[in-house]
Amino acid sequence: MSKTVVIGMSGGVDSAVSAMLLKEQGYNVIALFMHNWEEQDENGCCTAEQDFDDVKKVCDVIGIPYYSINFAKQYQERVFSYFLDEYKRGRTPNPDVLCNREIKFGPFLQYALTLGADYVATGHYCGIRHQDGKHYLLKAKDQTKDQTYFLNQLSQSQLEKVIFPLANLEKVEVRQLAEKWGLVNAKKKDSTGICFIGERNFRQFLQSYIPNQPGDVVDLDGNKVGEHVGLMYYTLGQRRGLGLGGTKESQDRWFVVEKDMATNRLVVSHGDESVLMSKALLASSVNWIPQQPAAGFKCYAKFRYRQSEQPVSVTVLDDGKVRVDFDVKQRAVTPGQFVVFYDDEKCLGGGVIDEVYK
RNA sequence: GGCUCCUUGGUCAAGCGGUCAAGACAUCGCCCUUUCACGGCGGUAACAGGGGUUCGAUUCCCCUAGGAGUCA
Repeated sequence: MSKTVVIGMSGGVDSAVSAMLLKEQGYNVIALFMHNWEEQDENGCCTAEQDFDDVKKVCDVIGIPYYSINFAKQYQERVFSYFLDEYKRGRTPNPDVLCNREIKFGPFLQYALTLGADYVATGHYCGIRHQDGKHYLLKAKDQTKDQTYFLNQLSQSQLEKVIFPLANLEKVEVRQLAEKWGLVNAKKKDSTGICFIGERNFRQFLQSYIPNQPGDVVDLDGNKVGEHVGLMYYTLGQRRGLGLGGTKESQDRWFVVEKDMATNRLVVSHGDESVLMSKALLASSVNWIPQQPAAGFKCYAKFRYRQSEQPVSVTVLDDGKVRVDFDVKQRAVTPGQFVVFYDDEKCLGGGVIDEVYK
């Protein structure tokens, strides 16, 4: 009696190949497509429909049934509202981390179980090891595509029934397999932008949800050097979109150094990036995988997806929050983003950055 | 008011009779990327205006505007 796996299919190559791999491994595979965002994209197209179309084609080739489910309401309540709230507070959230915890491994997982799933799979590039009743989240073989960062908030119960078919495959191999199997999305471009929402002109997008509040842009000495369209459009370390050019003093790039919500001022630095460096941070909403290692320990950490791991010292505080001290000062560590911990191949979990210490 | 010096792309800033008029920052596009960013690679874009001198003027001279210094 083969086990049943419900796989989250997005319409992209990764989940398509994952489904085929599961099928080859003898599982009874069921595809489930999620539709979590009602709006059309900037070109007036409903990309979700096109994606579901690809899912249908792929599933027909593989020979598995497919279904579609709409979690737009849950997405709105549990991810998007948080996203907007964080921006209103002047922070820089990572909605996709929440999307995994609150949607893909939330309602989606629950729904899959009602379909009779023994396991749930996704096309994430990461590994998992179920051992002695514990569930370890592991980095993908393809280090350049590793997506454990986005899964740092998953609990043990969420990871319990998960399978990640792409754990030991390189992206190029995945595309080759898709090609070989004749899957229509073999050459489909990787999707980017916020998950389920897609690539957007970020300012325009945010502006339609949060009214902009223009204010002054000031340099490190407090001199006004320009005007900004609204603090929420900027994140620490950002340089594009400032519109500031060279001066007699310097022809270097300008960077956002601070968002002063109280005075609605954007503080920028001209060339000097030392002011962006920090030595430690305080994080909350900390999740440990599979459990908290110790009250204090050394490991590696990332402060933003797509950054290299950095050696750090972690101290778990009484209230469950965590203080992280960096061996080497880090640039533009930003409140709202997640710190994610790593120990060799294991992802130890992570938390939301609340404060940063210079 | 007299004398002197400035005026180059959005912002800085090279040039010093013959250049497709540098470069940086900004901006735009592409790449990277399931967040926002960073980053990489390209593109668009200028000689304040008008007269001369010269085979040839951004470069020399003279006016007209705008700025700096200086002398009563």
